Amino acid sequence: MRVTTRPQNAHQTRLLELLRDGGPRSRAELGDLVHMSRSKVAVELDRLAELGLIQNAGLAASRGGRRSGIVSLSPSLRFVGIDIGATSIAVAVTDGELRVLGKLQEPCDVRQGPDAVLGLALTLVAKLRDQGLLPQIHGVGLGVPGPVSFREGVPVVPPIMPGWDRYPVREALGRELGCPVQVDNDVNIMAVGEQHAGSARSVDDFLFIKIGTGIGCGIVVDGSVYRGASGSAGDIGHIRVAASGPTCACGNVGCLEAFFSGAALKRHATSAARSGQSPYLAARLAEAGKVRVEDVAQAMMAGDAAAMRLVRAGGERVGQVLASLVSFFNPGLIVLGGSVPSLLGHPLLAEIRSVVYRQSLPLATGNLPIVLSELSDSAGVIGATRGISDHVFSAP
Amino acid sequence: MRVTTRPQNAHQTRLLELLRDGGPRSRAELGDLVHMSRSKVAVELDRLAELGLIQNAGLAASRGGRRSGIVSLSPSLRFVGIDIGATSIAVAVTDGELRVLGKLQEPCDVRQGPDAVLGLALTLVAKLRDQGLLPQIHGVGLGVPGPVSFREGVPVVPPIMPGWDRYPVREALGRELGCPVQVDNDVNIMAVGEQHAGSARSVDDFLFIKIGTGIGCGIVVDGSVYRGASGSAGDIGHIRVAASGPTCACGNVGCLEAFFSGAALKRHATSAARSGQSPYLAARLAEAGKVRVEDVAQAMMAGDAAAMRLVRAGGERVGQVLASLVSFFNPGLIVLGGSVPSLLGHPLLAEIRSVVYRQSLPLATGNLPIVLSELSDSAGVIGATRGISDHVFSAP
DNA sequence: GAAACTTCTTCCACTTAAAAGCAAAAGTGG
DNA sequence: CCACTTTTGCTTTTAAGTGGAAGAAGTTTC
Repeated sequence: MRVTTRPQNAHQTRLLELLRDGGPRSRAELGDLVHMSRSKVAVELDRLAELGLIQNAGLAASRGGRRSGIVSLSPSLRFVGIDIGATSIAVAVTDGELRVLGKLQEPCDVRQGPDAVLGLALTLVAKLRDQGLLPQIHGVGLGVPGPVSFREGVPVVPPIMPGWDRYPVREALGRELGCPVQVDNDVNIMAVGEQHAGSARSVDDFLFIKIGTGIGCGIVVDGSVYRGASGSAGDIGHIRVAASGPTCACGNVGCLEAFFSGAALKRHATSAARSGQSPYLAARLAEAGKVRVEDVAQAMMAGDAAAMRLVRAGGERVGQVLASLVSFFNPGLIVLGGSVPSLLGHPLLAEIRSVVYRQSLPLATGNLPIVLSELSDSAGVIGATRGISDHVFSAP
Repeated sequence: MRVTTRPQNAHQTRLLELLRDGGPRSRAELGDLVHMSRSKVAVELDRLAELGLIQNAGLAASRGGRRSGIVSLSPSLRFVGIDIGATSIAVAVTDGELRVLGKLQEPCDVRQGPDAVLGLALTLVAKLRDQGLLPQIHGVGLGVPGPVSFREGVPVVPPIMPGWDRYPVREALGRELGCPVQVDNDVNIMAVGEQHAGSARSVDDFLFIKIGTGIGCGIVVDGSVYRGASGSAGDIGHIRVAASGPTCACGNVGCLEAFFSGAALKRHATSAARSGQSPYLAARLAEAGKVRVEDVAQAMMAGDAAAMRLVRAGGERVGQVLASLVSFFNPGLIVLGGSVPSLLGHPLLAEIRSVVYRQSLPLATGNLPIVLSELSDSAGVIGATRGISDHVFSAP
């Protein structure tokens, strides 16, 4: 049963957004917030109730007179967020207020191609449905690790996603699940997640830096994601930071991503283990046959000098690029997310901060917080549902 | 006599903008363009005529029936654009359609402070008034070479403008001239100028790079200027492009501006002349006692290898920074303006293009024109009038 | 040169959206 | 139980805008 209940005008959109972001509210309060006459609010709320999007939910505490009726989003509203990373996939279900009701996460190589990966996504959705979490689906948001034509809902020449180029992701998923689907870049949806429920609440212009397998950046201008002329804005992993260096997957040399990212860090850590620079990492390598980012974090905590050097050097590279971006973009906030910052934490943050604050002009850095993601690995799925809910709550 | 005739609603704004950007039009055509019923268009046009902002201007050619009445912006509308650069000032008068009716330009050191510089600006305005070009002033747009709090109309900690910090420029000029005044960064107004009447017509997301005494960048997102969280967005002159190098005015080393800008180029050219690397430039130095950017351009034309090397090296530095910005921002167009590109022209452009196209990803560069400014030294004043006309044509 | 057809403008009745006002209902505190 | 508040549904008023009719002004056809 396809659900096609969308509001009919901007007022209704505004009311729905208030209920989504602020939770249930009294009718009187809503009237004050949207600057509409109470009669009008009542009319619009009635229509939304008819559409099944909201419902009455008891009475508010008295403000000295008659108690006001509380309205809330319909408790049966469900959004699905799917975050496809380079090496993992996460699927979450939220209610109308975008609270996560259930979440499944699995390793998954995006290079298996769209059929296999989207098939796995559908399997995970089915599992959540079996748990009784999905009486119906009002919308699905999906992030993929590469550039996307947002309008068409298809990936475009994604470097690390062979077989996905122009694959009709939105159409395929929409047909399969019978609901609106929105496809975006994975970094963009993480930025939206932080904006909705994380470190970037109430900031209109900010950058979200994801350091995972690769490096990417979500750009939020005036409260909404900036995608650029061809949908590839924020692709900072391939900014050149040195005249020479390892050859990157993109064919150039000196790319930021080749110096510091999950993949690069593992490589550097492995060679530090092999060369004997780091006894701690060498032990780990001997134990498990490989070195993970977690191992570098623990080595650092244990006081391993080589691990500390790796993190410092990487933080400096990232800091240099961020300093440039700060001069150019003058953001009001920078949020660091993805697996690497979430594992390495404050030592990495400190190094990045020190470089940015030193290299950019005081006017741009004077009031520039640089913080870690608050949502860590939920940012993507939450942002994805936020994106599709914006769509579903807007008038056609 | 203060003129306070602004439209009363968004429809009127839209009509005024159409008349400004498309010239006089028939009433019927306007009706089609704004998607309003003809009756409504007639009502709004009547009100605008009452306000003195538009007037009837004869009849259009017949489209097969009764001839439609043409309306045009009032021919007595006047906007003033003032472009204060680091070392020069330009003042222009335009009519309502932003055609330049008269322009005056003078050398002027911004470091003389606001009283002297704004005094000179007022003198130039008075001269234009004496020429009969200014029956009245409906608005003034002004650009200054430093960061500006757009909302307040004051410069904020501008590095090269001692004495201007938080000087109430908008208030002072508004009092003096009795009309609305808008204060912005000089690079931003040039970007707006190119967008209105130059290379960037009909492009919504682009970068305008100014290389003059310093280097700056105007950022246009979705058709309007992006200023950043504290008004300093686009300050790319102090992006670090090398680990070492000359100390910049900002206190750091390795700034782009210290490697390539009008000032840096003159310095490098002078030393090339002194060291005997360039006989051509040495001759000029001997003649005039100094080397100008024009001399470098001519040396290059004359086949002087040292001059060519200077331009190549500079182009490469700028290209490297632009390549980073292209990866990050994915613009639909880059426009190069300011005195240096306008003098050095295509050889510089070619070098910059080659670096950008080589270093950025194909998706971002695939459809990315990099072009020279079409307006050269008028971009600033035209953009300034465009900015203030947007304000004057909007409802209060 | 008159008739037939187009197109443009103005006027006016009609629809619709939204605000404003009113009175009943529901609640509080003394 | 009563005076006072607050909420809410209902009605009235106001404003904005649409669409059609009719007349004005041109063009084309015969």
